[in-house]
Amino acid sequence: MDTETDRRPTRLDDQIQAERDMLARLGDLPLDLDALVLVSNLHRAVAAIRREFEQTVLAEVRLSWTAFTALWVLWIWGETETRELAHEANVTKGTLSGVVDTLEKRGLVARRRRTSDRRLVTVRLTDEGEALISEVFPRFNREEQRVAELLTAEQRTAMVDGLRRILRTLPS
Amino acid sequence: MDTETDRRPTRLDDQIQAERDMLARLGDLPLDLDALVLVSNLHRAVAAIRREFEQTVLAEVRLSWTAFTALWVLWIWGETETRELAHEANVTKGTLSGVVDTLEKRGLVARRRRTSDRRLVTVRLTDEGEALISEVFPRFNREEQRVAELLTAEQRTAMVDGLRRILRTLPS
DNA sequence: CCCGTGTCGTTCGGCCCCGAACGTTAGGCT
DNA sequence: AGCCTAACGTTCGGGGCCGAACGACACGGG
Repeated sequence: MDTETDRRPTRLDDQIQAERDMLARLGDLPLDLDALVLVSNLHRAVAAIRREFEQTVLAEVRLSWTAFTALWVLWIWGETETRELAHEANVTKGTLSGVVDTLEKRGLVARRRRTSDRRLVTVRLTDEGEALISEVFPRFNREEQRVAELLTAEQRTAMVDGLRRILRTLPS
Repeated sequence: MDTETDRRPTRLDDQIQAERDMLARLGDLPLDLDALVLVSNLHRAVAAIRREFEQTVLAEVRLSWTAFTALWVLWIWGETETRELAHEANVTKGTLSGVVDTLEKRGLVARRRRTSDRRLVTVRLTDEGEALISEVFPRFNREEQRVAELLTAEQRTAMVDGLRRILRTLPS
Protein backbone atom coordinates (compact mmCIF):
# COMPACT_ATOMS: atom_id res chain seq x y z
CA MET A 1 0.00 0.00 0.00
CA ASP A 2 1.20 3.49 -0.89
CA THR A 3 1.28 6.40 1.49
CA GLU A 4 0.06 9.84 0.60
CA THR A 5 1.36 13.24 1.61
CA ASP A 6 -1.82 15.05 2.34
CA ARG A 7 -3.86 17.67 0.68
CA ARG A 8 -7.35 16.28 0.76
CA PRO A 9 -10.29 18.42 -0.27
CA THR A 10 -12.74 18.97 2.54
CA ARG A 11 -16.02 17.11 2.53
CA LEU A 12 -17.83 20.13 1.13
CA ASP A 13 -15.41 20.69 -1.71
CA ASP A 14 -15.63 17.01 -2.30
CA GLN A 15 -19.39 16.91 -2.66
CA ILE A 16 -19.44 19.69 -5.16
CA GLN A 17 -16.42 18.47 -7.03
CA ALA A 18 -17.75 14.92 -7.07
CA GLU A 19 -21.00 16.04 -8.61
CA ARG A 20 -19.10 18.00 -11.21
CA ASP A 21 -16.98 14.98 -11.94
CA MET A 22 -20.00 12.76 -12.12
CA LEU A 23 -21.82 15.02 -14.52
CA ALA A 24 -18.71 15.50 -16.58
CA ARG A 25 -18.12 11.80 -16.80
CA LEU A 26 -21.71 10.78 -17.28
CA GLY A 27 -22.80 13.68 -19.40
CA ASP A 28 -21.51 12.31 -22.65
CA LEU A 29 -22.80 8.79 -22.10
CA PRO A 30 -26.27 7.69 -23.19
CA LEU A 31 -27.54 7.00 -19.67
CA ASP A 32 -30.86 6.21 -18.10
CA LEU A 33 -30.49 7.85 -14.71
CA ASP A 34 -34.04 7.04 -13.66
CA ALA A 35 -33.38 3.36 -14.20
CA LEU A 36 -30.18 3.66 -12.21
CA VAL A 37 -31.97 5.28 -9.30
CA LEU A 38 -34.78 2.76 -9.43
CA VAL A 39 -32.58 -0.30 -9.35
CA SER A 40 -30.17 1.06 -6.80
CA ASN A 41 -32.95 2.20 -4.47
CA LEU A 42 -34.66 -1.14 -4.80
CA HIS A 43 -31.48 -2.81 -3.78
CA ARG A 44 -30.75 -0.50 -0.88
CA ALA A 45 -34.27 -0.63 0.50
CA VAL A 46 -34.40 -4.40 0.45
CA ALA A 47 -31.01 -4.66 2.11
CA ALA A 48 -32.18 -2.23 4.78
CA ILE A 49 -35.37 -4.18 5.38
CA ARG A 50 -33.53 -7.46 5.57
CA ARG A 51 -30.95 -6.10 7.98
CA GLU A 52 -33.64 -4.57 10.14
CA PHE A 53 -35.55 -7.84 10.39
CA GLU A 54 -32.47 -9.95 10.95
CA GLN A 55 -31.36 -7.67 13.75
CA THR A 56 -34.68 -7.52 15.59
CA VAL A 57 -37.25 -10.30 15.27
CA LEU A 58 -35.01 -12.89 13.69
CA ALA A 59 -31.98 -12.22 15.89
CA GLU A 60 -33.99 -13.08 18.99
CA VAL A 61 -34.58 -16.59 17.68
CA ARG A 62 -31.26 -16.88 15.80
CA LEU A 63 -32.75 -17.34 12.34
CA SER A 64 -31.43 -16.01 9.06
CA TRP A 65 -33.91 -14.64 6.57
CA THR A 66 -33.68 -17.74 4.44
CA ALA A 67 -34.00 -20.09 7.39
CA PHE A 68 -37.09 -18.20 8.47
CA THR A 69 -38.56 -18.37 4.98
CA ALA A 70 -37.98 -22.11 4.84
CA LEU A 71 -39.76 -22.61 8.15
CA TRP A 72 -42.63 -20.45 6.97
CA VAL A 73 -43.02 -22.43 3.77
CA LEU A 74 -43.01 -25.70 5.66
CA TRP A 75 -45.56 -24.29 8.06
CA ILE A 76 -47.94 -23.34 5.28
CA TRP A 77 -47.31 -26.14 2.81
CA GLY A 78 -46.54 -28.95 5.18
CA GLU A 79 -43.95 -31.60 4.30
CA THR A 80 -42.17 -30.50 1.14
CA GLU A 81 -39.60 -31.88 -1.26
CA THR A 82 -36.17 -30.31 -1.07
CA ARG A 83 -36.26 -28.99 -4.59
CA GLU A 84 -39.61 -27.25 -4.13
CA LEU A 85 -38.56 -25.84 -0.80
CA ALA A 86 -35.42 -24.37 -2.37
CA HIS A 87 -37.45 -22.76 -5.13
CA GLU A 88 -39.94 -21.37 -2.69
CA ALA A 89 -37.23 -19.99 -0.41
CA ASN A 90 -35.58 -18.41 -3.45
CA VAL A 91 -32.19 -20.10 -3.14
CA THR A 92 -30.43 -22.89 -5.01
CA LYS A 93 -30.78 -26.43 -3.75
CA GLY A 94 -27.12 -26.41 -2.77
CA THR A 95 -27.74 -23.49 -0.47
CA LEU A 96 -30.92 -24.95 0.91
CA SER A 97 -29.12 -28.16 1.77
CA GLY A 98 -26.87 -26.23 4.13
CA VAL A 99 -29.73 -24.25 5.64
CA VAL A 100 -31.70 -27.42 6.30
CA ASP A 101 -28.56 -28.87 7.90
CA THR A 102 -28.42 -26.08 10.46
CA LEU A 103 -32.17 -26.18 11.07
CA GLU A 104 -31.95 -29.94 11.53
CA LYS A 105 -29.11 -29.56 14.03
CA ARG A 106 -31.34 -27.27 16.03
CA GLY A 107 -34.13 -29.82 15.91
CA LEU A 108 -36.54 -27.51 14.09
CA VAL A 109 -36.99 -29.65 10.97
CA ALA A 110 -36.48 -33.28 10.00
CA ARG A 111 -35.57 -34.91 6.71
CA ARG A 112 -37.24 -38.02 5.39
CA ARG A 113 -36.12 -40.16 2.47
CA ARG A 114 -39.04 -41.34 0.36
CA THR A 115 -39.31 -45.06 -0.23
CA SER A 116 -41.26 -44.88 -3.48
CA ASP A 117 -38.54 -42.79 -5.14
CA ARG A 118 -35.37 -43.01 -3.16
CA ARG A 119 -33.85 -39.99 -4.87
CA LEU A 120 -36.31 -37.71 -3.15
CA VAL A 121 -36.00 -36.21 0.30
CA THR A 122 -38.79 -34.33 2.03
CA VAL A 123 -38.45 -31.85 4.85
CA ARG A 124 -41.01 -31.27 7.58
CA LEU A 125 -41.31 -29.23 10.75
CA THR A 126 -40.76 -30.88 14.08
CA ASP A 127 -43.10 -29.96 16.93
CA GLU A 128 -40.42 -27.61 18.17
CA GLY A 129 -40.09 -26.03 14.74
CA GLU A 130 -43.84 -25.60 14.50
CA ALA A 131 -43.94 -23.98 17.92
CA LEU A 132 -41.15 -21.60 16.94
CA ILE A 133 -42.56 -20.44 13.61
CA SER A 134 -46.06 -19.96 14.96
CA GLU A 135 -44.65 -17.83 17.71
CA VAL A 136 -42.28 -15.80 15.52
CA PHE A 137 -44.38 -15.27 12.44
CA PRO A 138 -46.94 -12.87 13.93
CA ARG A 139 -44.13 -10.66 15.17
CA PHE A 140 -42.46 -10.86 11.78
CA ASN A 141 -45.68 -9.84 10.10
CA ARG A 142 -46.03 -6.91 12.46
CA GLU A 143 -42.64 -5.70 11.26
CA GLU A 144 -43.75 -6.12 7.66
CA GLN A 145 -46.78 -4.05 8.50
CA ARG A 146 -44.60 -1.30 9.90
CA VAL A 147 -42.76 -1.17 6.59
CA ALA A 148 -45.92 -1.20 4.51
CA GLU A 149 -47.39 1.58 6.61
CA LEU A 150 -44.71 3.92 5.36
CA LEU A 151 -46.38 3.89 1.95
CA THR A 152 -49.64 5.25 0.70
CA ALA A 153 -52.23 2.79 -0.53
CA GLU A 154 -51.54 3.86 -4.12
CA GLN A 155 -47.82 3.38 -3.72
CA ARG A 156 -48.39 -0.05 -2.26
CA THR A 157 -50.52 -1.29 -5.14
CA ALA A 158 -48.25 0.30 -7.73
CA MET A 159 -45.27 -1.34 -6.16
CA VAL A 160 -46.77 -4.79 -5.82
CA ASP A 161 -47.99 -4.70 -9.38
CA GLY A 162 -44.67 -3.44 -10.67
CA LEU A 163 -42.76 -6.07 -8.76
CA ARG A 164 -45.02 -8.74 -10.19
CA ARG A 165 -44.18 -7.58 -13.68
CA ILE A 166 -40.50 -7.80 -12.95
CA LEU A 167 -40.88 -11.25 -11.45
CA ARG A 168 -42.90 -12.46 -14.38
CA THR A 169 -40.20 -11.42 -16.83
CA LEU A 170 -36.97 -12.20 -15.05
CA PRO A 171 -35.90 -15.80 -14.55
CA SER A 172 -36.93 -16.49 -11.01
CA MET B 1 -33.00 -39.23 8.54
CA ASP B 2 -36.26 -41.17 8.62
CA THR B 3 -37.70 -43.09 5.72
CA GLU B 4 -41.31 -42.92 4.75
CA THR B 5 -43.60 -45.61 3.35
CA ASP B 6 -45.39 -43.64 0.73
CA ARG B 7 -48.77 -42.15 0.31
CA ARG B 8 -48.05 -38.67 -0.81
CA PRO B 9 -50.86 -36.45 -2.01
CA THR B 10 -50.48 -35.46 -5.63
CA ARG B 11 -49.38 -31.97 -6.50
CA LEU B 12 -52.96 -30.92 -7.17
CA ASP B 13 -54.31 -32.27 -3.90
CA ASP B 14 -51.39 -30.61 -2.30
CA GLN B 15 -52.08 -27.18 -3.70
CA ILE B 16 -55.67 -27.27 -2.59
CA GLN B 17 -54.92 -28.78 0.76
CA ALA B 18 -52.05 -26.38 1.34
CA GLU B 19 -54.29 -23.42 0.71
CA ARG B 20 -56.87 -24.84 3.06
CA ASP B 21 -54.19 -25.34 5.67
CA MET B 22 -52.87 -21.87 5.12
CA LEU B 23 -56.24 -20.25 5.49
CA ALA B 24 -57.07 -22.40 8.46
CA ARG B 25 -53.83 -21.56 10.15
CA LEU B 26 -53.76 -17.91 9.21
CA GLY B 27 -57.46 -17.26 9.47
CA ASP B 28 -57.50 -16.76 13.19
CA LEU B 29 -54.37 -14.63 13.34
CA PRO B 30 -54.46 -10.86 13.02
CA LEU B 31 -52.48 -10.72 9.80
CA ASP B 32 -51.61 -8.10 7.24
CA LEU B 33 -51.44 -10.15 4.08
CA ASP B 34 -50.81 -7.14 1.87
CA ALA B 35 -47.74 -6.28 3.87
CA LEU B 36 -46.58 -9.86 3.59
CA VAL B 37 -46.97 -9.85 -0.18
CA LEU B 38 -45.27 -6.48 -0.48
CA VAL B 39 -42.19 -7.39 1.51
CA SER B 40 -41.84 -10.84 0.03
CA ASN B 41 -42.23 -9.61 -3.54
CA LEU B 42 -39.73 -6.86 -2.91
CA HIS B 43 -37.28 -9.41 -1.71
CA ARG B 44 -37.88 -11.84 -4.55
CA ALA B 45 -37.70 -9.19 -7.24
CA VAL B 46 -34.43 -7.78 -5.97
CA ALA B 47 -32.90 -11.24 -5.70
CA ALA B 48 -34.01 -11.94 -9.26
CA ILE B 49 -32.54 -8.69 -10.53
CA ARG B 50 -29.28 -9.26 -8.72
CA ARG B 51 -28.96 -12.82 -10.00
CA GLU B 52 -29.75 -11.70 -13.52
CA PHE B 53 -27.08 -9.03 -13.46
CA GLU B 54 -24.49 -11.21 -11.80
CA GLN B 55 -25.03 -13.89 -14.41
CA THR B 56 -24.87 -11.67 -17.47
CA VAL B 57 -23.00 -8.37 -17.42
CA LEU B 58 -21.08 -8.92 -14.22
CA ALA B 59 -20.18 -12.55 -14.88
CA GLU B 60 -18.34 -11.55 -18.06
CA VAL B 61 -15.94 -9.43 -16.04
CA ARG B 62 -16.03 -11.59 -12.88
CA LEU B 63 -17.44 -8.93 -10.56
CA SER B 64 -19.87 -9.41 -7.72
CA TRP B 65 -22.62 -6.85 -7.27
CA THR B 66 -20.82 -5.27 -4.34
CA ALA B 67 -17.48 -5.22 -6.11
CA PHE B 68 -19.13 -3.51 -9.05
CA THR B 69 -20.79 -0.97 -6.78
CA ALA B 70 -17.50 -0.17 -5.12
CA LEU B 71 -15.84 0.43 -8.48
CA TRP B 72 -18.73 2.61 -9.55
CA VAL B 73 -18.50 4.73 -6.41
CA LEU B 74 -14.78 5.16 -6.84
CA TRP B 75 -15.34 6.11 -10.46
CA ILE B 76 -17.81 8.83 -9.57
CA TRP B 77 -16.40 10.07 -6.29
CA GLY B 78 -12.73 9.54 -6.91
CA GLU B 79 -10.40 8.46 -4.13
CA THR B 80 -12.51 7.60 -1.09
CA GLU B 81 -11.96 6.64 2.53
CA THR B 82 -12.71 3.01 3.38
CA ARG B 83 -15.48 3.85 5.80
CA GLU B 84 -17.34 6.06 3.29
CA LEU B 85 -16.89 3.51 0.55
CA ALA B 86 -18.40 0.81 2.75
CA HIS B 87 -21.38 2.99 3.54
CA GLU B 88 -21.89 3.86 -0.08
CA ALA B 89 -21.63 0.24 -1.20
CA ASN B 90 -24.15 -0.68 1.49
CA VAL B 91 -21.99 -3.18 3.38
CA THR B 92 -20.11 -3.16 6.67
CA LYS B 93 -16.50 -2.09 6.71
CA GLY B 94 -15.50 -5.62 7.55
CA THR B 95 -17.09 -6.87 4.37
CA LEU B 96 -15.69 -4.07 2.31
CA SER B 97 -12.20 -4.85 3.51
CA GLY B 98 -12.47 -8.27 1.92
CA VAL B 99 -13.96 -6.94 -1.30
CA VAL B 100 -11.19 -4.38 -1.64
CA ASP B 101 -8.69 -7.20 -1.04
CA THR B 102 -9.94 -9.13 -4.05
CA LEU B 103 -10.18 -6.01 -6.20
CA GLU B 104 -6.65 -5.11 -5.19
CA LYS B 105 -5.40 -8.58 -6.09
CA ARG B 106 -6.84 -8.08 -9.55
CA GLY B 107 -5.11 -4.74 -9.82
CA LEU B 108 -8.33 -2.78 -10.22
CA VAL B 109 -7.95 -0.59 -7.13
CA ALA B 110 -5.14 0.52 -4.84
CA ARG B 111 -5.05 1.39 -1.16
CA ARG B 112 -3.20 4.36 0.21
CA ARG B 113 -2.47 5.10 3.87
CA ARG B 114 -2.89 8.76 4.70
CA THR B 115 0.04 10.47 6.32
CA SER B 116 -1.90 13.21 8.10
CA ASP B 117 -4.00 10.67 10.00
CA ARG B 118 -2.37 7.30 9.83
CA ARG B 119 -5.53 5.49 10.89
CA LEU B 120 -7.19 6.31 7.60
CA VAL B 121 -6.90 4.39 4.36
CA THR B 122 -8.21 5.62 1.04
CA VAL B 123 -9.04 3.53 -1.99
CA ARG B 124 -8.73 4.63 -5.59
CA LEU B 125 -9.11 3.12 -9.05
CA THR B 126 -6.06 2.05 -10.96
CA ASP B 127 -5.95 2.82 -14.68
CA GLU B 128 -7.00 -0.75 -15.30
CA GLY B 129 -9.90 -0.38 -12.89
CA GLU B 130 -10.99 2.83 -14.52
CA ALA B 131 -10.86 1.21 -17.94
CA LEU B 132 -12.96 -1.72 -16.68
CA ILE B 133 -15.70 0.27 -14.99
CA SER B 134 -16.07 2.73 -17.84
CA GLU B 135 -16.47 -0.19 -20.20
CA VAL B 136 -18.85 -2.20 -18.03
CA PHE B 137 -21.05 0.52 -16.64
CA PRO B 138 -22.90 1.44 -19.84
CA ARG B 139 -23.83 -2.19 -20.35
CA PHE B 140 -24.91 -2.42 -16.74
CA ASN B 141 -27.09 0.62 -17.15
CA ARG B 142 -28.65 -0.85 -20.26
CA GLU B 143 -29.71 -3.84 -18.16
CA GLU B 144 -31.14 -1.48 -15.56
CA GLN B 145 -33.06 0.20 -18.33
CA ARG B 146 -34.49 -3.13 -19.44
CA VAL B 147 -35.80 -3.66 -15.92
CA ALA B 148 -37.24 -0.18 -15.63
CA GLU B 149 -38.95 -0.54 -18.99
CA LEU B 150 -41.15 -3.25 -17.55
CA LEU B 151 -42.94 -0.62 -15.49
CA THR B 152 -45.24 2.19 -16.41
CA ALA B 153 -44.08 5.73 -15.73
CA GLU B 154 -46.53 5.96 -12.84
CA GLN B 155 -45.30 2.75 -11.31
CA ARG B 156 -41.75 3.93 -11.60
CA THR B 157 -42.31 7.19 -9.78
CA ALA B 158 -44.52 5.55 -7.16
CA MET B 159 -41.87 2.95 -6.54
CA VAL B 160 -38.94 5.33 -6.33
CA ASP B 161 -40.85 7.60 -3.99
CA GLY B 162 -42.00 4.70 -1.84
CA LEU B 163 -38.51 3.27 -1.63
CA ARG B 164 -37.17 6.65 -0.58
CA ARG B 165 -39.65 6.73 2.27
CA ILE B 166 -38.53 3.33 3.42
CA LEU B 167 -34.89 4.31 3.21
CA ARG B 168 -35.51 7.51 5.10
CA THR B 169 -37.09 5.63 7.98
CA LEU B 170 -35.07 2.47 8.26
CA PRO B 171 -31.52 2.59 9.58
CA SER B 172 -29.44 2.50 6.44
C1' DC C 1 4.26 14.40 28.95
C1' DC C 2 1.35 10.64 29.42
C1' DC C 3 -2.68 8.29 29.77
C1' DG C 4 -7.62 7.51 28.91
C1' DT C 5 -11.05 7.46 25.24
C1' DG C 6 -12.69 7.02 20.88
C1' DT C 7 -12.16 6.04 15.89
C1' DC C 8 -9.83 3.95 12.14
C1' DG C 9 -9.28 -0.36 9.14
C1' DT C 10 -8.34 -5.25 9.60
C1' DT C 11 -9.05 -9.94 11.17
C1' DC C 12 -11.74 -13.74 12.68
C1' DG C 13 -15.54 -17.28 13.12
C1' DG C 14 -19.78 -18.48 11.49
C1' DC C 15 -23.23 -18.60 8.26
C1' DC C 16 -25.25 -17.77 3.59
C1' DC C 17 -24.85 -18.18 -1.31
C1' DC C 18 -23.69 -19.97 -5.81
C1' DG C 19 -22.33 -23.20 -9.57
C1' DA C 20 -20.03 -27.34 -10.70
C1' DA C 21 -19.04 -31.94 -9.80
C1' DC C 22 -20.57 -36.16 -7.79
C1' DG C 23 -22.92 -40.53 -6.36
C1' DT C 24 -27.50 -42.46 -6.23
C1' DT C 25 -31.71 -43.79 -8.17
C1' DA C 26 -35.51 -44.22 -11.70
C1' DG C 27 -37.15 -45.42 -15.96
C1' DG C 28 -37.18 -46.07 -20.96
C1' DC C 29 -35.11 -48.63 -24.81
C1' DT C 30 -33.03 -52.43 -26.94
C1' DA D 1 -31.41 -58.14 -18.32
C1' DG D 2 -28.27 -54.34 -19.27
C1' DC D 3 -27.49 -49.73 -20.80
C1' DC D 4 -28.29 -44.70 -21.27
C1' DT D 5 -30.10 -40.69 -19.81
C1' DA D 6 -32.01 -37.61 -16.73
C1' DA D 7 -33.30 -36.01 -12.23
C1' DC D 8 -32.54 -36.02 -7.30
C1' DG D 9 -29.99 -34.16 -3.08
C1' DT D 10 -25.33 -33.51 -1.29
C1' DT D 11 -20.66 -31.83 -1.27
C1' DC D 12 -17.06 -28.69 -2.29
C1' DG D 13 -14.38 -24.38 -3.32
C1' DG D 14 -14.64 -19.57 -3.54
C1' DG D 15 -16.55 -15.61 -2.16
C1' DG D 16 -19.92 -12.34 0.28
C1' DC D 17 -21.68 -10.89 4.55
C1' DC D 18 -21.99 -9.69 9.49
C1' DG D 19 -20.68 -8.50 14.34
C1' DA D 20 -17.19 -8.72 17.70
C1' DA D 21 -12.57 -8.35 18.93
C1' DC D 22 -8.19 -6.27 17.94
C1' DG D 23 -4.05 -3.28 17.24
C1' DA D 24 -2.71 1.22 15.51
C1' DC D 25 -3.37 5.84 15.95
C1' DA D 26 -5.15 10.76 17.31
C1' DC D 27 -6.16 13.91 20.66
C1' DG D 28 -7.52 16.25 24.80
C1' DG D 29 -7.14 16.76 30.06
C1' DG D 30 -4.58 16.11 34.09
